Amino acid sequence: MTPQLDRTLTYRLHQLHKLTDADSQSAYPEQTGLSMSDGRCLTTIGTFEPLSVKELAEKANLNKGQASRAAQALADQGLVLKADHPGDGRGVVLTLTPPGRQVFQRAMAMIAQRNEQIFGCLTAKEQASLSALFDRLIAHARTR
Amino acid sequence: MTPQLDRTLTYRLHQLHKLTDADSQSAYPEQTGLSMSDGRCLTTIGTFEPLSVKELAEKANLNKGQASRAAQALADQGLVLKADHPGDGRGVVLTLTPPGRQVFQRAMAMIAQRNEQIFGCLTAKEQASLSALFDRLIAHARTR
DNA sequence: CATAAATGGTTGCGTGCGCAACAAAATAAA
DNA sequence: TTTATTTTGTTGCGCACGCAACCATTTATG
Repeated sequence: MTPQLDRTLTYRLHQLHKLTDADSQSAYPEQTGLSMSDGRCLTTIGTFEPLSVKELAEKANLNKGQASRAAQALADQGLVLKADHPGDGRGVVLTLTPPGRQVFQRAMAMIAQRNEQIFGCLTAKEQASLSALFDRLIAHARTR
Repeated sequence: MTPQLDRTLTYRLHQLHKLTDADSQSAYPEQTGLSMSDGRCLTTIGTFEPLSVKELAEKANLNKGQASRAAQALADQGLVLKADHPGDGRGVVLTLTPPGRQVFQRAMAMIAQRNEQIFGCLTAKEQASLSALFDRLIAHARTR
């Protein structure tokens, strides 16, 4: 039996993502001076540093080509330090520079604010259960 | 206070969407012969027909440029009928053709299957509560 | 040791997407 | 009626993204 399209969870997941992403697209440049993808890479590096390009790609949900370019762009702006990996001539080690850390703070504040704008309409309990569901869905999606 | 990035709901919403979208990108062509965006437009028309281009854009979460091109592509393939709106020389009326309806059936079966693959790891009760939360979040996001 | 396979990162290319300018038609205003 | 404004759909353009080919280095294999 096929459900109505607009009652499927996939349809509404897509819908919710589109709605929220569109706003983020403008919020990132306004608050941080970075594009959304560069901004997401910066916050990912700040959260998980030190990071390789490959790890950055995984954590920030993009392919390594994009991760490589974003890392380069952030390094060019002096926000990220791209150092040679000691002991592996191929690898790089990505960390935030002091200026990068400042932008990181602003970006995280913005994310917290957007998080509140989007999910603040739910009670704390509802947010917690949504959080738990997300974790399980992500873990499940990763295993395929 | 700024939460850890990977504990924010926005981060995980984005993550979940990316994970599921990547699979859909291949599932649509395989099961329906259509690109993901064309396929989504077809199912949207099938669900809500008759539809104008503008309504299609709203329901399928894309801009009107994209909606216009997708409608044209589907019409070229004989899956969608693009008729003049009676009484308004600008508007068009989008409906499925009989062949379009067949592809619609296959696409909806595929969507139901993907819905199960992704959300099947949750109990029926959990799915229902996630569903309710999505509805509220979408309604809230629309009002900004 | 030599050579093959695998890994990490960069770059080029095609495509999909959003935005904004545009044309056509309907509606409002004067 | 004429003109201005709004609405509907189409089209052009630039950018970001994903994919795949590629180079360099490391690890595995004969």
